[in-house]
Amino acid sequence: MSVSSKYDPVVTEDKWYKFWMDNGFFNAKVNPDKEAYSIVIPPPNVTGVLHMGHMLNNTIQDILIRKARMEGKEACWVPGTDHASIATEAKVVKMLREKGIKKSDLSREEFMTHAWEWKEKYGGIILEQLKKLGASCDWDRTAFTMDESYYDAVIKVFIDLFNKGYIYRGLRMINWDTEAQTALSNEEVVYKEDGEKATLYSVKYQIEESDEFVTIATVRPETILGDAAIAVNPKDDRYQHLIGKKALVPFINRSIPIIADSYVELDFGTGCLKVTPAHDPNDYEIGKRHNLEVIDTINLDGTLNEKCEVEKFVGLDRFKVRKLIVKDLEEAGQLVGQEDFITRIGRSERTNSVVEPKLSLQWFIKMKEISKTAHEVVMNDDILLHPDKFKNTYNHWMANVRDWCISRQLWWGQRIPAYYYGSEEDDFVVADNMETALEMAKEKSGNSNLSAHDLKQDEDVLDTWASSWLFPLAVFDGFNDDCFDKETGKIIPGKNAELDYFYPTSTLVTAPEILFFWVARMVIAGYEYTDKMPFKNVYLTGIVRDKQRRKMSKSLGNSPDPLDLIKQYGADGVRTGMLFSSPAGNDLLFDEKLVEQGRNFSNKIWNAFRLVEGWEVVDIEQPAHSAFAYNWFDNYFNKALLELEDHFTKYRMSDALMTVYKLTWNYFCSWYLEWIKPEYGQPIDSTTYQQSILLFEKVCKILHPFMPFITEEIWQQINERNIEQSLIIAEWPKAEAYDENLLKSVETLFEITSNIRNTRSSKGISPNKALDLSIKCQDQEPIQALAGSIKKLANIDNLAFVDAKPENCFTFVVDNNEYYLPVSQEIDVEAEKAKIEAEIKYLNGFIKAVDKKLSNERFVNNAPEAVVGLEKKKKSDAEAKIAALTNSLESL
RNA sequence: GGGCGCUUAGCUCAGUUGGUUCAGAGCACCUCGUUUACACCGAGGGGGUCGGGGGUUCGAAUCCCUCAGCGCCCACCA
Repeated sequence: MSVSSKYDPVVTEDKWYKFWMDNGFFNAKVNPDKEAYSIVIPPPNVTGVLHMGHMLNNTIQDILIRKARMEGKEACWVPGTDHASIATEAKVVKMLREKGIKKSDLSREEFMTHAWEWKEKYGGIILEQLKKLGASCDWDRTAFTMDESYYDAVIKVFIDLFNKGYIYRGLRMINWDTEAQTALSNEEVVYKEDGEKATLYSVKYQIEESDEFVTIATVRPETILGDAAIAVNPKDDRYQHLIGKKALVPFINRSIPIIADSYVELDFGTGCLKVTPAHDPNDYEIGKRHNLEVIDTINLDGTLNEKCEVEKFVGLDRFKVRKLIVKDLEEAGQLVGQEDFITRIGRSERTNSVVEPKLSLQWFIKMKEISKTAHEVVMNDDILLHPDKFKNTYNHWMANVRDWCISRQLWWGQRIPAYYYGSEEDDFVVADNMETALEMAKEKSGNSNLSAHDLKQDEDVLDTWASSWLFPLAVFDGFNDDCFDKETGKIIPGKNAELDYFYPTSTLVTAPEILFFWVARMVIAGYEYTDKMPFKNVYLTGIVRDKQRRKMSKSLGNSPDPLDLIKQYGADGVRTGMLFSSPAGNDLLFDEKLVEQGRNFSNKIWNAFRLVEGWEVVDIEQPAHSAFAYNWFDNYFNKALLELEDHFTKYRMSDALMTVYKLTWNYFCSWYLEWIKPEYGQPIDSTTYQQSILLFEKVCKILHPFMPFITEEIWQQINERNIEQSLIIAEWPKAEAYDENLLKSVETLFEITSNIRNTRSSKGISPNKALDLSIKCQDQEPIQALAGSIKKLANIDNLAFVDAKPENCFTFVVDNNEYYLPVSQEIDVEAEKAKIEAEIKYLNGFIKAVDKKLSNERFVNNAPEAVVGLEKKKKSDAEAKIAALTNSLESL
């Protein structure tokens, strides 16, 4: 045989990917004759590289889309990338710094030029990598969240939501990165796992017009100068007499009230809390409750400003001030203690600098009302989450949804379309261009003399999620001027054929980590703009971890390079390897052994192909056992197909793969092919050959979504094909009814075969040595039908029906019939006896247990008739088997 | 601190409304085998009483309570 016994993926994969691309099989278009099936990719960061999480995620999407394509649907998988404003800008800034260019020396326009250059050069590498995996995306549709039309869509939506009253500008306590000088979302703030060491200082404040002091504890003494109150718990007996009095801020002797607020813990520290509304989120809330002054003493760069009222601190960094102030407090005798303290300190994910809580004017989307429908549709299963345990998590978040801060102090992103014309907080207008803005500003201000020079556009850009939440709409150009009605803020049906056809999309496959950031928000946007869901099903993958359950990460270096894996094991091997152990929503413990198993599976399929392909085909009569085998596998295939479809509808991808895996390896290769395989050197009859090709093709079809490359290779070799007959667009088999009785009788055949093999194995009889088989049974007919197959599968020479046990033979019982294997060797009668006696003993115990049930009146009276009947049958079956065994025991 | 979930063979997981021999699968492991597609293989085999305890029931891996361990989400003590 000329073909290698090892399957080599390298030679086939690029060939078939190019073939599929060249023939446009991945492209989808509006086609009223077909049902649409669409998926939008969770757009990876444009500067990202493929990691194991992407591999899993995109393998699943590709399986779904390929299956849909074969089912005759118009399968559309839209790829794309996300501009990832913070991550990308950080990378560009770093690149510039390495070149000796500081961001602060560049104008906005200059910086953007550099950023676009960077994007053109490095962006989209990840999409090229996806091709190696076999991803059958419609590449002509590749979207980018900063594309011109996408950018427009984001701006339109901002203006629309502003006009609808959902967007407002407000003071909020945000996480401020003093180094990058930007607000950070909570997700961008990281905490060291075990906390960080800090010092907890105890400081005493004098009570006004008294020589009494009150002691508070703080880790941030530099914020003392911004204090607006001292708070105690209203139930705290120790301080009742102080409530309502005033205390003096050290050094500056500003008088601040002592208030009661239940936020204060009785048993933490001294029970007294200094309240600094400008620099702590909780304090800010307390401040709001008690109408306290907000004294913002820290500048954007982390230095103190004149509001601190201590001249020597102004302009110094907050951490320097901390040291100085501690010294001063000590000298003033107001520092009454300090101790080491482990606390969680928020740091910027990008710059690692300590995050300052800061009050700042930011843009927000009011979430409560706009998210109502999105909440309901998941709760009432209009949109299905897989697995559904995430419904709880979703519910919890949506029920407690907070307003979404959408402004980011960055340049790389969609610039907020707000224009300021005055110094008051409300002196701005929102418009998509300067001309309109000017008109609006003139009207709003009543000043018709305003000119473009008086208008200043907001410097901030929008949060990346505020663009990616439109993905399923924007990739089909849902906000173009023809279909998006600015008056109503709705996308009008019938004006955008692509959107009407492909939206709502079918399934979204993504990670649970972004259930809220992305998934929930897409649902919100979907209902806001189309009154429709963006997708029907959401499949949530797990996190890919290493064997020790550690998250795969660059810093740990525990993530294999996906492209290396593909090179080594083949894309098909990697795809199946990833899927062998990844139930939805469960973490995937990646082990290279899994990918090895995937490769082995490829090899197994390849060798089955080599076997079939190597046969010499002649026009002779088909043996009965081959016809029987064909009939059986065809029926079994339908049973497996039904199981497969069930797994697919429930999004059990691992189980689906396992069904196909076992069908192929155990049933097609181990049983079917061994069954019909001609004797060595013998040709095969043409009927069996044709039938086997047919079955192999069916197996290839259902394997194809999982293993596209090897199956297309075999498909194209096993028969002459033209382009339209390629496997990628071949018709998915339809599950048909199967003959349960046939499958059952073959189960018996397999059991007999196993018994014979087992006897050989345990008695040291070679599988090559043909044996004779005698059978003693009531009804010969059903076994007669299996005779030829038994001979073939178990290497039996002569098969005879007998009335009594022959001399010198091994015995086994299947379905109460006795089977004898006469051998020339000496039989160890005692060992045989012991074996049978053990079996009888087990059965007697079994009957005893069943009898116990049946003699229990309450069981017989309460259990359903069917259950009682089954118990009775179990008993009679066991009794019959004992009879058969006893019989053979006696004849020993 | 609040909420949710998990605990079944060495490992990763199935187990639908409590009831067929229901205790399963894949991998790993053990034995035998260089057979004629494949040693990236074949044939055979061992292995768990379903985290512990209690309860409901004729009957519990499956329902309830409780204890222990683990994980996730949200909030977060100055």
